[in-house]
Amino acid sequence: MSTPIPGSPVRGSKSGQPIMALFDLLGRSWAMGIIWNLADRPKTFRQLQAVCESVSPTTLNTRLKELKDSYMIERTDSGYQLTDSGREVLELLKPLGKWAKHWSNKF
Amino acid sequence: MSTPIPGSPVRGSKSGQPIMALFDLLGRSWAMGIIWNLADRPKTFRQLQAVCESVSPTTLNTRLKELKDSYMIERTDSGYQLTDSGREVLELLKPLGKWAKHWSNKF
DNA sequence: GTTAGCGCTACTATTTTTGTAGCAAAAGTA
DNA sequence: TACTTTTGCTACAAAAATAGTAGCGCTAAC
Repeated sequence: MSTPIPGSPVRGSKSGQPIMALFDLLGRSWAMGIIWNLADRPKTFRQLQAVCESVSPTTLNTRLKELKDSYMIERTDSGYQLTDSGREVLELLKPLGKWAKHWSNKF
Repeated sequence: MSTPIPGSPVRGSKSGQPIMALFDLLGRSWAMGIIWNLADRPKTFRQLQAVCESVSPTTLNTRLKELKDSYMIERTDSGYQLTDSGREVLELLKPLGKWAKHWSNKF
C-alpha cells in the first residue's frame, strides 16, 4: 500500500482532500496505536512490537515507513519518536481517550 | 471481523482499553470517512456509496453494522444518521480537518 | 570469539477489501 | 393495475492487507 499523499488520489477522495488523506493514513491498522504509544517517550522497533502486542513486524515496518513519509515520526538514536507534526496529531487524538472511557459505559 | 467492544480483547489491547477499542473501530477502512460524510445530513446506503467512491457494498454494509453496534449511527426513515455519540466523535474529529490542510503544505 | 539484543527481511497463511452481478422489496408512474 | 425504477442489500470470486514464524546481518558487551 502506498503512503497516502494529500493532493493525490487517496481512499475517500480522488482529488486527495487533506482530511481524506489523513483518514487514509490514520485508518490503517496500528497507525493511531503507534502514535498513541509514542506519546511519552521514543521507542525502539522491538519496544513497539512489545506494546503493540499482536502487530506483525511486516506491518509495523510498513506503518513506520508511512508515518515517516508523512512527517509524523522520525528515527533517532533513541528509537522512533514523534515529530512536531506527530505531536500535534497526538494532541488532537488525546480527547478521544477521555471520550472512549465515557463511551465504554454504553456496552 | 467482529465489532470491537471495550472491555473485550481488541487490536492493541487484550484487556480492551476503551481507547484501543475505539482505535480498532475507527481504524477500519472507511469508518472515519463514513462518520465524516454523515456530518451534514442523513444519507441512504446508495448515497453513501456515491460519496465514498470506491467502497464496496460488502465493506460499507459491515462498517455500517459495526458503527450501529457501537452506537455511533442509527438507521431512520431518511437514511443512516449520526447518533448523539456519533456526533460527539465527529466533533472530536473535526479539528483534524483543519489540521490536515495545514499538514498538506508539507508535501 | 561467543553470546545477546536489535532492526529488520522473507515467506506463507489468514483475513479484509474490492469489484461485479443481481435479487427481493419498496416506491414511483401510467 | 401492471410496469419500471430505485433502494438496500447479498453472493461470490479476485485482489490486497495483515499476521505469524523464522532467521539473517549487524553491533555491542563480556
